[in-house]
Amino acid sequence: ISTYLQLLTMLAKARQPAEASNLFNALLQDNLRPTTAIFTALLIVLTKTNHFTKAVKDFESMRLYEGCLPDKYTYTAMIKGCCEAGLYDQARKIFNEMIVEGVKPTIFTFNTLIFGYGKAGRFRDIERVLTLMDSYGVKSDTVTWNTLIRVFGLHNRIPAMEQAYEGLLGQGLLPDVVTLNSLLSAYGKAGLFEKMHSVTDYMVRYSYPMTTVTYNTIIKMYGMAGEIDQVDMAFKRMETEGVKPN
RNA sequence: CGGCUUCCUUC
Repeated sequence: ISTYLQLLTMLAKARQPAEASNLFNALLQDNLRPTTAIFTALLIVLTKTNHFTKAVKDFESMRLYEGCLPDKYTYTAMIKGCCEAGLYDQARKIFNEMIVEGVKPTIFTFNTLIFGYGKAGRFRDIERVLTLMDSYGVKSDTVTWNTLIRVFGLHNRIPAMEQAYEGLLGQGLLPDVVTLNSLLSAYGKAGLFEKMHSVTDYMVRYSYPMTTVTYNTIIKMYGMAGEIDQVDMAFKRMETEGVKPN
C-alpha cells in the first residue's frame, strides 16, 4: 500500500488524474485496502485538475471503506480544492464538518484558508480566519506571514503587505527565501524597483540563496515593465552566479 | 521517514 501511495503522490504532482484512477482500481484488484492517505492523494490529483465534482464524490464515499475517515490532511486538501474552485461556502462547510468530526485543524488548515481567501481578495474572511486561529490556540508561522505577504502583494496592497512583513519580524521570525521572492514579485508588479533592489541587497547581505525562482521572478517583473536591459542583466547575472536557468 | 499550506513556471 505504501508503493501505491508513493505512486499516487507522484501522479498528483504530475497532474495525471486518469492514471491515478487506474492505479486506485489496480490497488483494489490487488486486494489491498485503501487508506485515508490513499484517498487524500487521490483527492489532491482530482482537485488539482479541475475534477472537483469527482473529488467531492470520492470524499463522500471514502467513509464506506473501513478505516478511511477523512483526517486533517484530507480536510485541508478538500478545503484547498474548494477555494481553488471558488466555492468558499463549501470550504467553510468542510471546515465546520472537520470541527464537528473532532478533527483538529492545524496550521496547514488555517494557512490554506488564508491563501484561498486571499487570492480571491476576501480580506474580511482572512481576518475571520486569523481570529479563529487564535481561538484554537494555533500560532502563525513563517508560512502564514508569507501567505499574507503573497496575497496582499497579488492585490497590490503594498502597505498591508509591509505590515505583514513587520508582523513576521515582530514575532521574532526571519524572512526566508519565499518571503523575499514574494516581496520581489509584489514590488516589481507595483513598479517599485528601488524597493526590489533593497530586497536583493538584503538577500546578498544576509547570504540568502538567490535561487532560480528568484531570478525568474526578477526577469518576469522587469519584463512585464518593459525594462529589457534589466532583464538582460538579470539573465547574465544568473550565468555569472552559476544559477541554472530552468 | 513517505499523503495537506506560501515564491517563478500560459497572464
